[in-house]
Order: sequence, then C-alpha cells, then structure tokens
Amino acid sequence: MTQKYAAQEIEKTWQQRWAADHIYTVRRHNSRPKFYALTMFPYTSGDLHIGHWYAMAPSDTYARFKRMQGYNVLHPMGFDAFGLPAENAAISRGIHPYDWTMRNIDNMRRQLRSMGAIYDWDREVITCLPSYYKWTQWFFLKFYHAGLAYRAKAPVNWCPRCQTVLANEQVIGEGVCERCSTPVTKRELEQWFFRITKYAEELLDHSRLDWPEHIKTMQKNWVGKSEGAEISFRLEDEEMEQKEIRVFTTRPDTIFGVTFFLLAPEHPLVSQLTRPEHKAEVDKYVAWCPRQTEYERVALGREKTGAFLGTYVINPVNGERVPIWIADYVLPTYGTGAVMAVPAHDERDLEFARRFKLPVRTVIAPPGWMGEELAEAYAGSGTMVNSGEFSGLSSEKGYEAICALLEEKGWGKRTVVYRLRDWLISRQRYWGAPIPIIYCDRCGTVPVPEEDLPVLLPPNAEFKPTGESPLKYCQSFVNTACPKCSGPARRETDTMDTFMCSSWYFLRYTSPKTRSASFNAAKVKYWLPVDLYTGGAEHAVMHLFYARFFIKALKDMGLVSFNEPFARLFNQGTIVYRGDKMSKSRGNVIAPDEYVAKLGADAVRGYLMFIGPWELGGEWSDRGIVGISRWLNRVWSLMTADYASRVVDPEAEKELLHFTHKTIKEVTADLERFRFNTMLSSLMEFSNYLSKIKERGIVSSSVWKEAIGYFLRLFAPTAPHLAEELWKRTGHPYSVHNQSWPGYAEELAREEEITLIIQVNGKLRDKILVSASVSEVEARELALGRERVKAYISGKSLTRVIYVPKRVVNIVVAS
RNA sequence: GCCGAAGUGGCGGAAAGGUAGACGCGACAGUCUCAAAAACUGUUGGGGGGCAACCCCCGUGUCGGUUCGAAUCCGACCUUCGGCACCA
Repeated sequence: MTQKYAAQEIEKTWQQRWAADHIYTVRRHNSRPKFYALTMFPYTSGDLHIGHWYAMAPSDTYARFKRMQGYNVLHPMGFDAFGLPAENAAISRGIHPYDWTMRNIDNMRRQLRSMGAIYDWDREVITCLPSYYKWTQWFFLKFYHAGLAYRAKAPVNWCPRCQTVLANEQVIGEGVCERCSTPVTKRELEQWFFRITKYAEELLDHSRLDWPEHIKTMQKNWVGKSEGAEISFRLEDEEMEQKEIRVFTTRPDTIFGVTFFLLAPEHPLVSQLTRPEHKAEVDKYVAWCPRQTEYERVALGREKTGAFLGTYVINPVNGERVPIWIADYVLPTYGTGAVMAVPAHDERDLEFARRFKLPVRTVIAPPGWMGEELAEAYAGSGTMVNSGEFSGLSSEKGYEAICALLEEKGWGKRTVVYRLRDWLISRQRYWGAPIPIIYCDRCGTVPVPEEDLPVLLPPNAEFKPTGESPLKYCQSFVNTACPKCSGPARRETDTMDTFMCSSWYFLRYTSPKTRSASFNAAKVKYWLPVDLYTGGAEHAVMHLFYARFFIKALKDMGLVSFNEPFARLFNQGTIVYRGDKMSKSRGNVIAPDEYVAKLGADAVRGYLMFIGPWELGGEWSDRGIVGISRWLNRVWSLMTADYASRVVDPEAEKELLHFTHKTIKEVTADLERFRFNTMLSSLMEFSNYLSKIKERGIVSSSVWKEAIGYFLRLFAPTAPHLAEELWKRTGHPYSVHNQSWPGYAEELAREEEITLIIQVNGKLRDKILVSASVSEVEARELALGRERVKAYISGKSLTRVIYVPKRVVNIVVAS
C-alpha cells in the first residue's frame, strides 16, 4: 500500500529546503546566457486573489523552463506600494498608509511564497520605502534638469462640498462625488508635467519589439498621429488685441466648405470674443461643460450642444465671414482647441449644423454626385467642387494645392499633431513620492539638491476627509529653507503619479540594495533589457508607454545604453468569476489560500494554466480545479507504486520512446508560445499512456524508469513541489530543478504511420492508414482505388486531384 | 463614441486553410462496497438509417463572399469583454 499524496506537507517541506539551500538565489553567471523574465509587480491592495496567481504562476513556470534550458534567469518580485487606496484606508479606518501598506505586503509575500515560485526574495523592491523613492525623486530631478519637466495649469476634478481633488475613479455615475454625490466640477491648478510628447515619434517605433500586434496598435492610437495643416483665420473685429485664431485640420482640401467656426469652451479667447448680448448664454454653457467626461463630449450621435459668440472670423481662401461658436466636442487638449467646421464632410460638424440650422456646403463630390444635398457627411475622397479655382481637382491634389497656397501666402503650414498629451505627474495626495521642488519668493522654483534626497513624507500628517493633500496642512513639511539663498521657502506639496515608481522598478531589481545610486550601471548593463515582460492587458497603454518613455529619456541622458525596456511582451487575459472581473465590491473574489490549503499550490497553478490560452483569461471554476487535482493524484500513484515488468515487448518499448520524444517536442513548443493548456494536455496524454504501459508491464524496468524521468523533468516547471518529491521517490538525486531540459530527436518524435484523409469534392469519404513516407503518386493511386471512393466518382468526370502531403487527397469530380 | 480583443458540445476548451470537438469537467452505465464516497472501466454534438461491423445528413454568433476544401481568410452585422490619460 502506498502513501497518499499529501500536497500541503510536500509543498511546505520543499519550500523550506529550497530556501535553506538558496537554490533560487540569482548571481551573475558568465558561462550561461542571461534571461530576465519579469512579471508586473502587484499593487499592495491587501490580499492576492486568484487573478494575481493567474499572472504569476504561468510566468514562474516559463521562468523555470528557461532556467532548465540553461539560462541564468532573473525572475524577481516586488510591490507597487504607493497609491490612493492606502490613503482611503487611512481616512476611513484611521490607519496610517505606511502601516496599512506594510501589513498588506507581509500578507501578500506570505501568499506569494506559498506558490513555490523561483523569486529571489533578497531582491525584493518596495516602492514606498525611502530607500526606493529617494531614487524616484532623483529621476524627477534628472528629468527636470534635462528640460523634460515643466509646470503648467491643468484642470482637476473638484468636489465643491468636500473641498477636495478627486481622482477619476472617485467621480461616479453622471459625474458626482463618490462620497457626497455633489456634482463634480473642474478646477485649474499649477501642476507638473513630463514632456512625453517630445518622444511621440520615437514611441511610435515598435519595429525592434517582439510585442503583440494589438498592443502596438493601441499604443499607436494612443499617440494618435495626424498629418494636416495649421491654418490662421483672421478675426473680423480688427479692434481686438488678438488678430487671428489658428485651427488644425486634416482636410485642408475642404476649406471652401467651412460654414462655421468652433472653439473649445475652455479656449482662452472665448470671453473676449463674446458679444454682450450673447454673454449670458455663453457663460451658462461654459459653466455646464466641465461636468461632461471627455468621451461623453466627443461621442458621435449624441445631441450636439453649443453657443454662438456673436463674432466672426474671415476664411482666408474666399474672404467669407464665418460665425464663431463654442461646442463641447472640441477638446482644448487636441490640436489648437479650435476647429474649422465643414458640415458636409464631417459627421459631428453635420450634426451640429443641423441642430443649429447652420448652412451645409458640399465641396468634395462623392463618385456619381449630381449636385443633390448629401444625406450624410461624406468624409471620403472625391472631386473638389464649389471651391473657386480649385474646383475640378481631386481631393488629394487639392490637399497639396491648398497647402501650397497657404504656405505661399503665410496663412498656414503643413503640420503634424498628436493626440498624445504631456504626462501629468502631479497628484494632490499624501501617499506618493513627494516632488523634490522648493518654491522661494526670491529664487523662484528651486530643485532640491541631490544630496538632500530623499524628501521624506512626514509621518505625522493628518488624514481628514475634507481638505486637500494632508501635506498641504503639515507645516513641518511645507516650511523649509531655500537651498539657494537659505531664506524661508515652501515645499511642493504634490506627490508623483505612481506610474513614476513603476517606470523604473525593473532597473532596481538588478541591484536592489545599492545605496549610492538608483541602480548599479554594470548590473543593469548585464541584465537589461527585460527579455520577457508579462502582465495584464489593462497596462497595454499607460504603464508600458510611460516606462518606454522613461527609458528613452534615460538613454538620451546617458544613464542607460538601451532605448527599449521590454524586448518581448506578453499580456495575459483576465480571470473572471461568475462572468465578472473579480473585485471586492462585486463580492466575487476567489482567494487562492483556501485552495492551496485544500488541494495544494501545484493544483492551483496547474488549473490556472489548464483553464485556456493564457492571453484569453477565463472563468474560475471550482469543478475545473478538481480535474487537475485528480490528475496530480493519478501521477502520484503512477510514480510511487512499484512498476512490475512482465512480458517485455520490444515494439512497445520502441513506441514508448516515440511517445516520450513526441511529448518533449510538444511540451517544449507549447511552453515557448505560452500554450500552457495544451502543454498540460500533452502531459496528461503522456501520463495516461504511461498508466496503460504500467498496467500491462510490457516494457523493462530500466525503460520505465527512463520514461518517468523524462516525464518528471517536463512536469517540474508546472508542478515544482510534486515533481521534486516524485523525483526523489523514484531514486533521483536532488534537485529536479537543477536538471537540464530534455531535448528530443526529430526522427523519434515523428509519426511513422499517418491517417490519410480521402475527400471527394471536399467532403470526407474515406481514411487510409499509410506509411509517413508515402509518395504523392502512391497516395493518389490508393485513394482512387478505394471502393468507397469509386462509388462516389463512378459516372462522373475527374476534374483534378489535390494532394496535401501527409494529410489529404481531395478528388474533384464534375457531375 | 473611439481604440483593442473574443464568440466552437451541458461546461472550460482543442484543431499549420485539410478527420471539428484533443485534454479535462459534468452526465449516464458498470466494477468494487452492506451502502455511500473515493478510485477504476466504458459511453457521451444533433438528427436519421441498419440485426450488425457501420452508413447518411446537419452542425464552430448571424448573413454574404473567396477556395477543390473555411471554426480558421475577406465584407457587413449582432453579442460579450478590456482600455480611453488622477484605480493600478
């Protein structure tokens, strides 16, 4: 009688042994190629849920696989520890954000250890510790000195009742405060920006990156490059200080179709351009607009709103007077915040024109146009009409001709605009890295000298539900001396966006304990760039984009020698439960701990990998995991109960060898492309096959032992604890994780016999088992000679025969 | 609204443009048991035919198209999910 598989005991024992032996401690290794396998570090929300395991278990399996393949693997773990939830906890529960965060980290670290990953905990990075954020601040100074940081006014969400700045997340429903349901307004504050737009062109270049196409596309769309022209429209009122307003358009060829002119409600010239008789209406509209979210504003099909200012601009090409309106669908952040409206050829302009009874003039004739009024806006190309001397040109030629005219007359020029906006890094909160800037009445804006870093968060700040950042009311923090003149000065009280912390953490893992620098340059040179970065698709744009910008800027400052941080990227999908993404508020969070306690970490790891393709995510199922658990139990019995060889069949031994090599080939290929689900299917088929062999005892003991040795090595990255235990029990020396990954021989992995499919007119009609070396001529003859085939083709004329080597013979006949 | 994905048995899913449903779950039947659980063995897309070995038809969200052949490629539509700049 054999012992039962006791997952918990086995897992605990081996985790302790691995830790005691430091088998996963990472060092520089010159004889092995390096492989930096990075998983996005978790936010310190409190508990790891099964979604975290879904991100981390397969990536650990992959890292283990690369390790067995002979790479020197760095697969570190840390915590993204600054952010809003810690501050909310402070306000609602009276616990300091630091204590809340560190308590969460202790719990999460314990959970992560229970997974049995190869993380080298000596390299842990925690972004909220002064030893880390000192360097986040140092990077801010580098960006500042490189001219990449600047201060400007920008709107924030503001709750008039709470008197506080709100994150987008805290604005709920139809734009109300989550705490008091008061409608949220916008307020302009001086804030810090990073000049990411300077890198717009470079960030569009993904040519050297092995990233999923759809992520590259999303980033390209995020940059939103548009080519067009900037055109000046002269103001009719010549008394004004301002003489003209510039617009950006991608369609200068439609300029003769301009029938009105639009400004964003936030445009600085709105009040000057408003006639007294329109003031009341305009003011009302401008006050209403900030309640809309940006994507409500630009939505197509939504009833258009706006107000007429009572003033006009002059169209440079035909001298026409064009009325100036404001409309919320014109965004102040894109282009120049002003639009020449061409209702005939832009859907939203047409909706606006119809709503306010403004004229529509067709200037690009669609193919076959007979001069009738267009039913809908025509945005395609065509022939220019109603366009003065340009009429008759194609819109493409017209584009060039009009640009040439604008440039010749000085009315405008060809230009490129980006949807990308500069990165606003200021947050009016406590729990973040303080921005290392001091404001002095005499010296102005003064950066904190490097030697004075870190600017520490004051531990005694008060967390009140009203008011702004607690830092603002912390006198001991705010009041300081100017580093230049030593006179009284005030500290910047905003902290940095947490995306700053996560834009460089992967550098810190290489030298986490370095005190004299943000990172050890030689180690970064050795390990970076990251060879494989995995994480949630929700980071497709922002985090991945900011980190790329960060590294490109560091490259230009001479701090690193590469310009892309992540050579290969893989985004796993989302794990859902009862049809929804897991969240505390929905109450559908699956905690891994209870499953680890009941079935073991290897079962949880295995089930998460078996659920489906990693990039697609999937539905957690209590039923599904028992399937994996049962399989682990079967593997246990298969390997622990003695094998008894009875009648040795050389054919069976040969076939087992073939099956083994076929499995090595499949498992290796599936791991390379992150198909953990089909990798597990292959391993299951192999163990099922081994069970049958064992039942019949038809191979010798040594052949048997060799086969299970192969199985365990293939199994080790997926179920590290069970594989280790069985490796020991089957008489192998410690440790399976220091074994090398098995190779396979192509001629052994290959099938000797194949099933050839016989089709008639593409329909399956017969199958024949043939040697894999069958020739085309033989295959055709065999197919045409089959009785079943003859029945389908008799009396019909043979049109052609299609042969797909080793797969199909398709006989095409005409009736 | 814009951008990006995904739709295949009762369920999770598998299929280089070439046998649709591997592997697993569930269900059903059986073995073991006083019984149950566990474990093991077998069956399992729908419809029809045959005593039977088997055979035929229909089937991959919907409608079209390309192809000798489409789950896979193309077009339109429907549904679900992710992102949209202060959640991280």
